[in-house]
Amino acid sequence: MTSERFTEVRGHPLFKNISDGSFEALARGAYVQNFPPHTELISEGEAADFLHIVLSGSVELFCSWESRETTMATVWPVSAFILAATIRDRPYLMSGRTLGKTRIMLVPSQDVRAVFESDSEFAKAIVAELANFYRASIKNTKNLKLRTSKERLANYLIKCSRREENCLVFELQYEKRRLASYLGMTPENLSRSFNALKPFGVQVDGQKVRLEDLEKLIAFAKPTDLIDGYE
Amino acid sequence: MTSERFTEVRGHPLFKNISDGSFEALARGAYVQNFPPHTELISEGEAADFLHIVLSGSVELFCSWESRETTMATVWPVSAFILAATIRDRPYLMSGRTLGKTRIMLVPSQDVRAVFESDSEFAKAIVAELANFYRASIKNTKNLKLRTSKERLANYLIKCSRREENCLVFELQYEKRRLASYLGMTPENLSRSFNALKPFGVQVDGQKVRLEDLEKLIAFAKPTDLIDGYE
DNA sequence: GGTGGCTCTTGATAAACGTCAAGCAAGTGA
DNA sequence: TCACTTGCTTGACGTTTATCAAGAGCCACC
Repeated sequence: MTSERFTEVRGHPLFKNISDGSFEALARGAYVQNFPPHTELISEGEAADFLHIVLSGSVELFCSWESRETTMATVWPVSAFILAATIRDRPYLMSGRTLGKTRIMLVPSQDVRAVFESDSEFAKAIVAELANFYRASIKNTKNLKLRTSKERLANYLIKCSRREENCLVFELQYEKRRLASYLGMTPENLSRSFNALKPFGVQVDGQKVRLEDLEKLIAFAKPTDLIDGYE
Repeated sequence: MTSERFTEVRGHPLFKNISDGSFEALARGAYVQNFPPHTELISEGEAADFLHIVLSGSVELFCSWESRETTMATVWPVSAFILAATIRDRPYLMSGRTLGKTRIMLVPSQDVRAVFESDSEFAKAIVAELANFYRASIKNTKNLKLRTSKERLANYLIKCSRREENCLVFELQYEKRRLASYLGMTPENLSRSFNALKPFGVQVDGQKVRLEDLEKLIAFAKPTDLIDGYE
């Protein structure tokens, strides 16, 4: 029975409240594929033929222009990406590549748009998802325009700590060069920024980070929910 | 008859396809207000009590952090702003102030959410609107992260020209200091950037801009729909 | 017809950030 | 085990951008 396929995504906000019929309509044309590390899944400018959902592994969304490249986001399970392009039937604005070995569920865009038309619960879920994405993007812009690179790094580290219940020791989730690009700086500058945060109790060894004086770091970084809060 | 009120917004994408009943439900609690120039309409962090729609004049959306401030966007008639906060019932992420004398239609957020629940055409229109906002925000991030300030200015000027059917003479729509902030630089740097674009045929006198060699400017700016296109 | 306030511009200087080059450490595979 | 690769770091240097200060032009308002 088809409705028992893809149970791992059934709990995702996009699908939680939709009817079994709608879910099956989406599942019918969908399939799961395994990708090796560093595989480019989509390229900016292409037509948005499939909605992508990361089941395991992770995907880096990045953009290029004139031989420059920047990391826009990293997508972890279970999350959909390029929803906006899919629903509007527009070309991708970002490219995506796998980081590690990654399982992706691919749902044909026309099916997504069809169910979106017929199932108002699905439409509502998409509104919530898009509004969250939009707000996250606005926060990202604020972060970029209002803060220096040191401040962005400091706030990023605090965010990492918050995510793990204020744990003061944690591992960076991906390579420093990618982190640098995500934060809008060069790897060299990230390295120097880590050094510049030593007076605020930031200790780095490889991927491992220790925040020895969170108070002091917060006093420097001045995080706010209006930039650093989760949506 | 209430449905004859607010006819000026009936053609807006958000309301074009909704039922008369839905429109009246929105119109019932809505009202129009006139604001003088430089009036702060909303402040970031506040609860999103009303959906705002600019009927005439214009509104600057801006953000602040630690005594720094940056312009995020300018809203022209007829457009809604802070839709995402309204629909998600979250605090505003941006502040808004009138530029000139401005007429605003205010729709109680709870009414927007109620009609959103009951009218699937309205929900669909909101999806389209949010997806466009999101994609515009992604483009803005790409612009900021991938380009220098000179390149951003050059592409902005080309965009202005495009908007007026490739007219080579046009007026800047708002003060240079606001433009500078929007483009992510200081007024001083904007002034110098204009000078730096002289070799590409950019002539500025007050608010008036002349592009004397569009080819050359385009060759420098390298615009692309994936950053500079309208949604 | 000033006078104050504002924006814009320009110059000098400083800070932030990027680029280039070299070297180190860890991991990989023959 | 030994190259070989890859990512990270550091130093030197250059570019980009911000800051501070001063002055010019413009407009509104007495």
